[in-house]
Amino acid sequence: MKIATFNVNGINARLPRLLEWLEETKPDIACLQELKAADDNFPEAAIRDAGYGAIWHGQKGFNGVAILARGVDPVETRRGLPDDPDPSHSRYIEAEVNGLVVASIYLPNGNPQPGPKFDYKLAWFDRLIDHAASLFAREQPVILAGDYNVIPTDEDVFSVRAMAGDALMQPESRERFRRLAFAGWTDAIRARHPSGRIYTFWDYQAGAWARDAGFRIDHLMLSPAAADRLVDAGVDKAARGREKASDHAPTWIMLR
DNA sequence: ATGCCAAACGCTGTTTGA
Repeated sequence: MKIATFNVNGINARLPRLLEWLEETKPDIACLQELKAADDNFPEAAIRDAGYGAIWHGQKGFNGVAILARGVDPVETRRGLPDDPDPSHSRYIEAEVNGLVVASIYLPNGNPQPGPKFDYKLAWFDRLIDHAASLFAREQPVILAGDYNVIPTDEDVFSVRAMAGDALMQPESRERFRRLAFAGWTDAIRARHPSGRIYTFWDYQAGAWARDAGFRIDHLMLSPAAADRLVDAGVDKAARGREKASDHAPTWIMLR
C-alpha cells in the first residue's frame, strides 16, 4: 500500500500535473496541501474520474487540505485540530481508509520570524502534538502526512547559512519536530534513508531547482503500528522538474 | 539589504504567501 503527501500549490493550477502523477504512481492514499481553492472549487469530478474518492477542507486563496483514496471514499474523522482559536485556516483533515488513520497536514510557514506568524506556527504545532498523543494512545496504524514547514536537521537543507534566519529551521521549530519523534512517531524517510541529502521542496526563486538548492519539509510520521509495516519511502523528484510543477515534490511510503 | 517566484482574484495590478 502506497501513501503519499503532495503540496500541490494550487489544485486547479496544478490539476494536469496532479492527474498525471496519480496515473503514473497510483498511490492508494494521497494527502494534498495548499489547495488554494474554496470548497466549491475543488475539482471533484476530475479526481473521481481518475479513480479516487476524496474529502477536502478548502479555503479561498490559500491553505486547503485533502485526502484522496484509490477506489474508496475516505471516512472523515476530523477537520481542524481540537481547540483551534482561529479555525479560519484550513490546515488539517483526517480520515480512516482501509483500517489506517491518515491526516493531511499543512503546518504554518511562520515567516517572518520572530513575529506573530512564527508564534502562530509554534502554537499550531503544539496543538498538533497534543492531538497526535491522543491518536497515538489508540494503538492503531496512523500516518501524519504533510507539509510540516520544518527542516528537521542541518542535513535536510542545501545551505545552513542561507536558511539560518528562516522560520523553517529555528530551534523552536525543530524542537517540536523532535518532540513528535521522541513521543514515538517515526520519520519514514529517515527510517529508510538514515543519512544523505533528501529534499522535497525547491523554491521557484533564484534558480533553486536548477542548482538543487532544496530542503526536506514534507514528512510522513508513523505510529508504531504503521512503522512496523514500513517497507520503503522516497520522493518523486522527477515531478518537480516538469512544466508548471509545484515547488514541492510528492513524498511517499510503502506499507506492507 | 533587497529581490528573486507563483497563484488567486479580478482586471492589466494587488494581495498573499512561501
